[in-house]
Parts: sequence; C-alpha cells; structure tokens
Amino acid sequence: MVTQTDGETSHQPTVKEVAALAGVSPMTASRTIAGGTNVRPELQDRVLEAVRALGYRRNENARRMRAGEPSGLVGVAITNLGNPYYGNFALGVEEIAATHGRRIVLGNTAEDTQRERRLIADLIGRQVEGLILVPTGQEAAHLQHGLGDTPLVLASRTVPGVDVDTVVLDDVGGAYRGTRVLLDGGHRRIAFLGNVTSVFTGRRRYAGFTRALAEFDLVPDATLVKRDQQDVETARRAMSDLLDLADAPTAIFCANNRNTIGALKEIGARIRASNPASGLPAIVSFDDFELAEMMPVPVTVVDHDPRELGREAARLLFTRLAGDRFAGPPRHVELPTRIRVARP
Amino acid sequence: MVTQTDGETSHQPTVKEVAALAGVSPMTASRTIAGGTNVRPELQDRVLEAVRALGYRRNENARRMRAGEPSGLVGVAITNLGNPYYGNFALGVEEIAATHGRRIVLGNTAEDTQRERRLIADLIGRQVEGLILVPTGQEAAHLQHGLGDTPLVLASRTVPGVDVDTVVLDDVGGAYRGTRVLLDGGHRRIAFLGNVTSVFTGRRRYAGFTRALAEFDLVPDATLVKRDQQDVETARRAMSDLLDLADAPTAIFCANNRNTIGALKEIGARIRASNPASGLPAIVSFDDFELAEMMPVPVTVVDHDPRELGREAARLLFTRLAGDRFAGPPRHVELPTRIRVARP
DNA sequence: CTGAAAGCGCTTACAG
DNA sequence: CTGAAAGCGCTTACAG
Repeated sequence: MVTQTDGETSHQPTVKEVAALAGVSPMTASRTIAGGTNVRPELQDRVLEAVRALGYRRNENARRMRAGEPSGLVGVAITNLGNPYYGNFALGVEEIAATHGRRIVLGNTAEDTQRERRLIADLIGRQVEGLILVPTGQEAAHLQHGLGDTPLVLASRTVPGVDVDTVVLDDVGGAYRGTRVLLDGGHRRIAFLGNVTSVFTGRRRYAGFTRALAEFDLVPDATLVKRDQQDVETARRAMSDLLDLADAPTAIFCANNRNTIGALKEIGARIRASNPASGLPAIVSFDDFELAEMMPVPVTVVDHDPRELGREAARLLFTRLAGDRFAGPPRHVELPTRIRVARP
Repeated sequence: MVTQTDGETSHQPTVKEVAALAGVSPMTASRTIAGGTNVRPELQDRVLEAVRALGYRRNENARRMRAGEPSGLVGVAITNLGNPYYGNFALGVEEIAATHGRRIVLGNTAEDTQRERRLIADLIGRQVEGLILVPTGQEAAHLQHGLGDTPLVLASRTVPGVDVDTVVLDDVGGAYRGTRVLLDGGHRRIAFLGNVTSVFTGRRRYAGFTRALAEFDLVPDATLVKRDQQDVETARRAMSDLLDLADAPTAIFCANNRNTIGALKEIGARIRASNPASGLPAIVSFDDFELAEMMPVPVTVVDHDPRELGREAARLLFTRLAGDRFAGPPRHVELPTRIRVARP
C-alpha cells in the first residue's frame, strides 16, 4: 500500500547519492544503472540496493545531453484534441514513432495561431527531433524561421510559402466524387455547408464541389452556399435557413463532420416536430461519423483514414531524419478517400 | 519561402557559438537571450543578430537543469487516444495545466499494462512534475514503487492498494438512476451490456444496475447479462443474441459508449431488414453520444463531462504540487452524472 | 556592465 | 574492474 503521506521531503535522488549510499564512485553507480557491464557483481548488488532504497530514477534529459543523443521525442501539434479524428491521427503518428523507438509529445493548438507559435517554440526548446503539425492558419512566419534544423511535416493542411514534406487528403477528388453521387442521383439544387474559406481543406473541398457541378453545367447558387460554420450549432442553424428557403435544396454537401452533424440534427428536429418543411434532403458527408446508417435520410460518406494520415506523416518525418535531413526536395503525399453510401 | 533543401548540416547551435559569432562571452549571450538585463544595448544587438543568423534556440532542458527549475511538464497517460472521451479529458487537464504555466505530455497506453509501465517510467525519466493516469488494469506494483516523489493522480478508475488522489465518476449512482428510469417506465426484463469485470467502471456500473433492480425485488437474469464486449462489433453481436431470445428483454442498460453504439447498430440493422424480432427495446446509455436524439428507439443517456474529469484531476495534482506534496491524506473526488432522456 | 569559474545530473574518454 | 577528470548546454554566484 503506497500513500502520499509518508513525510519524505520532495527531492529526486541523483547518481551521486546512490553512489554515496552504495559506497562506490558515481561512475560505478552509473555503469550499474546503465546495465552493469564491467562492474563486479557484488558492487552491482550494492548499487541496485541503493537505487531501490532511494527510489532513484535516472534523469533522461541529463543522460541524453551528455551522451550527445537526440531526445527520442517527436512533437505533434493538432488543432483539436477533443476531435476523435485528430486523436486517431495522433495514434497513427505514435504507431510509426514507436517502431523507431520514439515517443510523441502531443500539444493542442485549439485552432489558435498564437498558441501554435508558442507550442512549436516550446517543443523545439525541449529538443524534439522533428515536428508534425496540423497547421491552424495560413501564417507562415513562425514556420519559416525558428524551426532551426528540426524537420517539419505538415499534415491535413498546407501553408503557402512553407515548402516542407506534407501529407494531405484528396480533398478535391473526394468532394468531387461525393457531389457526383448527388448529381448522378438526379439532384440539381445542391447546397454546400462548409467551414471558413481560410481553412485549406475548406477551400479544396469547395473546389471539388464546384468542379462536379460544372460537369453538369451548373454553378453554385450563392443562396445555397454556407461557409462559415465551425461547430455543430452554427451548422444546424445554417441548415435550418436552407430548409426554410422557398426553393429549398434537395441535397446537401457537408464539407466536414461538424457540418454533417449539425445538418442532421436539424433534420431530426423537424421530423420530431412533424414539420419536414418540404421533402428531406439527401446528405453527403465529407468525413465519416458513427451511426451514419441510422439516419432518416440517405447519407453518402466521403470516408478516409485519419490514422493512416498520421502514419504517413510520421513516415515522411522519419525518412527525413534517417537520411541527410536536408537532402532531396520536399515530398507531397495525397491520401485517397472512399465513397460509402450509408443507406441506399 | 523556406525549403528543406538548403544543404545546411544538421546541428542545433549553442550559446557558445552565438557568443563567438557576436564576439562576446557566453554569459553576455546568455543574459541577452534571457531578456537582456545588465547588457549594453550595442552588445545585445550583436548577440540577437547572431541568434538570428544561426537560428539559435535555447535548450530548455539544459536551462532548467542548471537553474534547478522543474520541467514545467505534467505527464498524462490515457487508455485510448482515439476515444473522444479521453481526448476531452486531456483537454481538461491541459486547460488547468495552462493556468499553472505547465504543458502536458500525453501518452497512450492502449489498455496495455506493459505499455503503461514503460510510459510511466519514461515520463518520470523525463522529469514530469506530476502524473495523471487513467489506469489500465488492477496491477499496482509499478505504481507503488518507482514513482519516487512524483505525485500521481488516478482518474476515472482506481487501483486497489494505490491510495493516491483520485477522481472518478459516480458510476454506481449514475447506473442506478439510469436503470431506475427503465424500471419506473414499467420495464422488468432489462439486459446489461458492459465491459469486462476487471475494469473498475464496469464493476461499479453493474453494481448500480443491480441495486436499482433490487429495489423492485429483481435480480439480474444471467441470460440477459453480457459483460465481455470491449468494442462496437462484439457489442452488436451480444445485442443480436439478446434480441433473438425467446423471451427477449424490453430494455437494455448499456454500460458504456461502445456497447451503446453496438446495440443501436444491431437495432438499425433489424429495422432495415424489416425484422424487428419482437418489439424494439428501450436503451439506457452510460456515456453520451452524438445524434442520440436521432435513434429509432427511446434513449436515456447517463451523461457526464470528461473535460471536467480532466480539470478535476489536474486540480488535485496542482494542489499536491503547491503544498508539501506529501502533506494531507489522499483525496477522493466523485463527479456527478446527469440523466438526459434523448427522445421521450 | 562583463566574464571566468563552477555546477545542474549524467556519461565519455582516459588512466590506472 | 574502478574512478578522477572533463564536458553536454546552460546559468548561478562571484569577482571585477
């Protein structure tokens, strides 16, 4: 039974103290702790006993500094820890990092460039060997300068002027094919629910949307394009406005998970109020979500694998770290998306 | 435009190199970098210019070591990064840590005691000031020894024999009240879908379930109790077995999010197959989930706030760190749950 | 205002 | 096999 009331003073013991207690030199203690090569078994026993008695834990930072070894850490900065998409992204990074004996240090930027800047500075200061970033915005200054020789990989989004290794989704192609499902199904009044234009993926998905429309000689109807929703509640309200239009859309392209959920919640509310305005629209959702097949309207999902995105970002980083880290031009990987009709 | 092809050699510059380039002593460089007190402006300019030229970044590990300062890091170990519940938990920890000027280092144990052990050792070795852990199992050995003087807080689950600060949910009360909703609604054949008995929360929620039944002079029917599902697919199959019973349950208590989703997916599959066996059961879900109100059966949610769980864990830790860290007995906090009927 | 010396905790390289 | 010396990158404390 361990308790936190044993009255010991707060202090992490050092090799010196271990050595003193064992009656050996710090070097003998250090050698024993490192694995015990070239130390008499008898002395090893005494050292290990002292380690136990003092609760000694080697200071990894000090060790790596003297040994000239890298930190063994990879920094990962994501925009929203509470979003399972980025959680799985981080899992993918961790998976590959583990195979290289590295641990990840994870930070959350909360879509705030200021926080991103501070986080990166801190991670670099703590000697991460490389940095994987889902960038918050389009500001490049803090990414161009101050990273020193620490390799940077951008994931999911790019930043203009920052020409480093990147892995993104096939946003344009995915949005195009998702929209085509609606067009091929006969829909012509198709609305777009997306997030702010400043976000890389938002712009790309809108581009895929318009490309599909163009093939049917259509251009987006401004009254059907809503591009400012960052969360579920604003998405729900945007959806409500669309459904209240005299000439309401027959289908909705939702450019991300948050917009999909908001749109569906509004549909649900109207069903429960027995007030489905006009007929209920079909939905395309860029991003998968759980229980898609339980929805009262047909949902087409533009699916992709966040974990693979993380894996690929890590692979790019470790390739960089393995070779001459400035050799070769930056590589740009685009991962595919899959169309899945949740409820035909 | 920054590229990774500029041919520089890989090497983080040091104060010494900055000082040499600026033509001053390392101390003058150090003082300037630290903020510039007691350094002639002219020298400061030269140092800062050298910093820019070399892309110098202070080694935070080295600085803190010499200065005798703590690392400024709090270790957080969760069981599943891909679960938004724990992502939000980590956000809560981060929120409080930020107000104390600390950063979190997040690790994932993947419900694996071996990984938990290694992760903790590593975090301690990297000098975290404290550790917040969602423990994987019931093994206590690595938690009793080897943490040294680093305070530990257990969150969501406890470990027998490890008597440290803890914050858990009111699992028993929440499960009790959720089950009461079903009983008060007239249900008498109520099934239990939960996870393995070895998990703390699983046991507690089952206890709340049986307590509610007892008030109606009922005992759990063994054929209606399924307690081995760790993921959605196994939960779905367990649900299928229940619905296929000759005397199928009229209501299901789902002890966690994964079991709820699995149960609902099976219900959805049967509706789509126009084969709702007998009537569809009511659902109680311990853990909230998105779009609960869109389900084709009544869903009662035993809701709680993972972020607040994280905040509270961090508060316990910082209280410990602020005072004499071994003063006072361990504190045990239990956070409330709220009953929410998603669709009456 | 400036810098040479010493040391944070650890280990490499060198001498026994 | 063992240890005194030196140094990783940085800063405190001490002398000018």
